[in-house]
Amino acid sequence: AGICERRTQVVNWDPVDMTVLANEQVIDGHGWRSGALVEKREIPGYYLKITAYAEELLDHTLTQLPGWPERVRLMQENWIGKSEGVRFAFPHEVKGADGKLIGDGRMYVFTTRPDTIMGVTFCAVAPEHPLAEHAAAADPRVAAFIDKAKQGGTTEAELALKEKEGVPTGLFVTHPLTGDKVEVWVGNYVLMSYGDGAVMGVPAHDERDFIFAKKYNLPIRQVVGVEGKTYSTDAWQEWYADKQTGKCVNSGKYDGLSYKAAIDAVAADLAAKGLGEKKTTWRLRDWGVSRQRYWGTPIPIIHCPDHGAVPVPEKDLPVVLPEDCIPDGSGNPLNKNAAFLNVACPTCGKPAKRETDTMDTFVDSSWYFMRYCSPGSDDAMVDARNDYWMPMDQYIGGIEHAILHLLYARFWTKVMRDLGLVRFDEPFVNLLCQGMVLNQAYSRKPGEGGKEYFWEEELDVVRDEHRRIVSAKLKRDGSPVEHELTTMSKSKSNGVDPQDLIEKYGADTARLYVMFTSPPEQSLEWSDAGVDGSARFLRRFWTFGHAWAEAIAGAGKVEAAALAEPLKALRREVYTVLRQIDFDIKRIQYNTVVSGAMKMLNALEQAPRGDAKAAAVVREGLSILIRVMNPVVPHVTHALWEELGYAAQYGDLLDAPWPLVDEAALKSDVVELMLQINGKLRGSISVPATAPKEEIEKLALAAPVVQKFMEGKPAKKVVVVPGRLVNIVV
RNA sequence: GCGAAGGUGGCGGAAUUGGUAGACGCACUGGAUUUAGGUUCCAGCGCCGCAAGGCGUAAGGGUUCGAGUCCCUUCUUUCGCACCA
Repeated sequence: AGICERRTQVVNWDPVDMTVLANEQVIDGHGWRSGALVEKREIPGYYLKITAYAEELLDHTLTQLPGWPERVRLMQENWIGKSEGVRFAFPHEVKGADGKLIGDGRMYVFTTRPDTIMGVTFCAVAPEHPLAEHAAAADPRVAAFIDKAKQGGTTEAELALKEKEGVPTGLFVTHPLTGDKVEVWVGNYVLMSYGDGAVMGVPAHDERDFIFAKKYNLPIRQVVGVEGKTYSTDAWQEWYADKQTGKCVNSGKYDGLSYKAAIDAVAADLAAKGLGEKKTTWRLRDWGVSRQRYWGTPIPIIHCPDHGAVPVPEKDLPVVLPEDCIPDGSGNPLNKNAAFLNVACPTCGKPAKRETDTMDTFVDSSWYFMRYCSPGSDDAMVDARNDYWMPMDQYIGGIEHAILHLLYARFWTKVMRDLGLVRFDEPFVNLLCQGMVLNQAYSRKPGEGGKEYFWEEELDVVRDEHRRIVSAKLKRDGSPVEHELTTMSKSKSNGVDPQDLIEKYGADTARLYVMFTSPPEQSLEWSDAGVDGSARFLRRFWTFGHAWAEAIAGAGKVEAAALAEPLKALRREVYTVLRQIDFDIKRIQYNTVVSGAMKMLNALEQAPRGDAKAAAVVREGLSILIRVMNPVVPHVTHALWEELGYAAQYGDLLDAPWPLVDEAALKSDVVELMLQINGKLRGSISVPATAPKEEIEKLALAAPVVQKFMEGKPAKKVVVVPGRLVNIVV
């Protein structure tokens, strides 16, 4: 479909990561991420043209994803990184060693502030820029600077803290509008990978340029003014860079123009000279999907000396990987597997080589969810069932997928749409990013190198009276270790094996604990004591059900009108909690769904034994409790439903309807109202539920507590909130 | 630096969105059962105070009969991005 291309792309390459992953020679397709990865290489491989969808991806991020968390939308927006401005050239006469003009005599830059072009007092290029390299050949100081700039720190933090430094090249370019000579500097803050690796320097209106100019005593020329404000080169101020309020000054024919008008005028003039035009720059780059590992999905291409890259014919698909490959640390083992490698060219039949790059795992994770909708379909990626089920109502995943997986899946969906395979733009209507599970990790730093982690079993941990960790020592030699709360990880020796939990408590306990301990979007701190608590609740639930089994079997329907107040109150509690649970499920707050279930059990446990009416109420309440807990603890509830005879009467629990709130059961004859004097809680009164406001006011004023606190003063104002409280202002 | 979300007991966290702050659970304390440990059950548990009462949702101010919730200022934590021209 023209969406995939075999070519090279300049990427940032992390030589360190390569050594870490000793068993595979990895060219990480995401290596173009700026940051820790510093070495730039031209990487050949297969690229998916996600940049062709940049505009639409951005547009849909802003308009079609209201069911996504704000922060994920923002991360995607920043990742796509749209930037509108003008790309233009500074002409020059600098010739290279070959006698030809470098860059055909044009040094291109990109700017989002073309309205400040008259304030250019210098230019800066990246250390890797051809002009910088040319200057380095003639001037050892420039060469030394470039060497230093290229070394530097490799982590993001070091890069950010690095001071902005530069060195003049002694080369000059011509300002495209004024014709002035402008000196070119090499700056360590200019990125070769963004735009053209060169920037115009407008110190008056760009904070970074301002600092740079002050440091090297370069001229600062104000070209934007705001009425009532005076420009001073002494210190940087926020408004210097403001686009909204300013107008051009000291800018010749552009004087008086606003930001937008100035951009149009400058762009038009540059275009008339053939030196520039408006341009949109993206941070997003094409997606390199080639991997030099053998276990990925094969790329179905055969390389023929005569016919180049030939697709594997459909009848020979899928290409199946050999199963006898053993990685030996010397690169992709497929390259040494003759049986896999040597094939005949599908076009001419002559000997040819199979492609040994495999696909990034993100490729298949970009549409696996659609494939689930078309199980067993042998002759298509997806069939009509996909149209029914997709787009997905609710996607749940970790925040670590906020950018790459979700962006790739959205891109893939749009490609499938353009191929006529699906009929929607976006795959995920609602997105929930669940939190991660945290646990204490214990470590020490044995001199140079990384941390050494220990399991808690290897340590003597001292805790205070509240069980908080005071200190920890290694059992075998008594040396102290540090502790920190962090994500569970194999490498940090702080993971909890689900299998151990299942063996000790059963799967339901583990589910209940995770659901109950924190809301889904928050991270969760692991606690063995908390798990015990969850097991305790399930045991009580189970014991309670069986203690009432016989009574329930003989119980009839609840006759609400015949119930005395304590049993009425019990039903009221059950249905009040059910209403709360319904509310919490809708807003995906499962921790309070569980606490609601605990309240329900607490209430039901108060029911008197040996009472037929109580048995009917318990039978009803327990049927509700079992059903609301079924999604959380499916095994325990399933067994209770069967053993208490609900299944025989109502059918399988999975088919049982969700319990409905009995509005009549929520009604109470009397309500308790809080009494406040001047907004302070002083007591409460019980009033008939039907009492009108005036009646409530009278009862409240007559209450002994109120009399006491009013001290005989008259009530200035009485606020009655029905069903809640009475506030008396004196 | 920019952006986003937070700050509530000893701890995890509730508070149906301006109306009883601390639900539910963990931990802890006392009691009962038990030969003992564990389990289970009962009671207590924000802080100060013998009590009456006072004070309490990061700090300060404001709106309101009433503020954890709304507004302003400050402090602070976590996460994301980070020389993007």
